[in-house]
Amino acid sequence: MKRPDAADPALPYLDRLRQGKVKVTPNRRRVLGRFLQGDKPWTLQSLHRSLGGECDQSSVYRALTDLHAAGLLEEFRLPGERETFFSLIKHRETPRAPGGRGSGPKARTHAHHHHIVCQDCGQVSHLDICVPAGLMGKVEDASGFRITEHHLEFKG
Amino acid sequence: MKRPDAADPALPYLDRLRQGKVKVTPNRRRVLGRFLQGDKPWTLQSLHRSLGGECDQSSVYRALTDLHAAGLLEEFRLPGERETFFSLIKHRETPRAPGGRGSGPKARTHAHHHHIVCQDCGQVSHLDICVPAGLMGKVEDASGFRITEHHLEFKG
DNA sequence: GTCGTAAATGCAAGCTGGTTGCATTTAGGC
DNA sequence: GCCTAAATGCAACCAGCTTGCATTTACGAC
Repeated sequence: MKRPDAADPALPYLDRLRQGKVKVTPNRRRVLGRFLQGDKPWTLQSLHRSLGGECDQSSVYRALTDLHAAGLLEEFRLPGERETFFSLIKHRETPRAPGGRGSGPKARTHAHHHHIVCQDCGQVSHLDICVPAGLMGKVEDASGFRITEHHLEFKG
Repeated sequence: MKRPDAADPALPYLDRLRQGKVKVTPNRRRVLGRFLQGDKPWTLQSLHRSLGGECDQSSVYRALTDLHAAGLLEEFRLPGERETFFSLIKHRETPRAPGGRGSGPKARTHAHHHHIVCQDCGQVSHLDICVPAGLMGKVEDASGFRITEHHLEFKG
C-alpha cells in the first residue's frame, strides 16, 4: 500500500533512466531498490546474493553496468578487497531542463560521498564529508591537471 | 660504475628487508629497483612486462607481496582499472615525536602520498599533498571511528 | 488487443588477473 | 665448500567478472 502523498524515492532515478533511454525492467528495478533500501555500497556478488535466486549474476552485472553508465551509481575499489563496489549517487533536486540535455558530457551535479571501512568487520559505510576546495586547488596547482573526479576512503 | 660517495638509494630499503628477515634476492632487487627508478606506481603485470623475461610473473607477484608485507610498498586500486597498483612508501628519516594529533598507539611513520590519474592516458603519478588534519578530525567525529589509514585519488 | 522489433534476460562458456602447489635451484650461515 | 631454509619457475588453479547466444519480454505501431 502506497500513500499517494509519499513520493516513491525510486521515481527520480527511474525518470533519469527513462530520460537516458534505458528501459525500466524488473531487474533494474530490483537492483535500484537495493541501493535505495539503505545508504550502503554493494558489490556484484553481494547484490546477487542479496537478491537470492531472483535473477542471474550476469543480469545483476548488466544492471550495475547500465546504472553506472547512466550516472546513477559510482564505482570504487578498496585495497585488499577483490570485488568492485558500487554506491548510489544522490543527485541534487534541481532537474535539468529536458530540452537542453543532449550529447554533452554529463552534468556533474551529483553530491557524491566517501567511504569508511571498518578494520574489523569490513563493513563499508558512507560519509557526508568531502575534500575541501582549498585542497583541490592545491592539487590542481601541484599537478597541472584539472581535477574532474576524486575518491577518498578511510579505514578505522 | 658506482661512485663510492653516492649512496645507493636502494640501501635503506634493502636494510629494512634484512631487518625483517627477508632474504635479498635478485628478483626482489630487480623489483625494488624498478620502484626506485622513478616515483611511479606499478602493477603486477606492468612490472612483469617491464622486466621482460627476467623472471616469472609468480615471482614478481611474490616479490610484490613480500615487499608489501615488509612495509616497503603500499597497495591501491583505482575505479575502472582492473589491476592492483603498488607504490614505494618513502619512510621518514626521523620518527614522529608524540604529541601532535593523529599520533596513535601504533607509530605509523611512513610518509604516504596520493595519486593522480590522467583521464586520457591512464598514467598514474604521485602527489605530495595529503588530507588536512582538520578533515581527519571531522571524519573521526562523524563516524566514531579512529582513522588508521586512508586513500585518496584524483582524476583529471 | 495483436503484432513486430529492439532490448533484456538466463545460461553457460570464456577471459583476465591474480594465487598456489610442487620440484628445482640458490642465498647465506657454518 | 657444505648444508638447509628460502626463493624461483612452471603449470595448474581460482575468483571475479564479461560475453555470445538463444529465448523472453517491454513497448510502440497498428
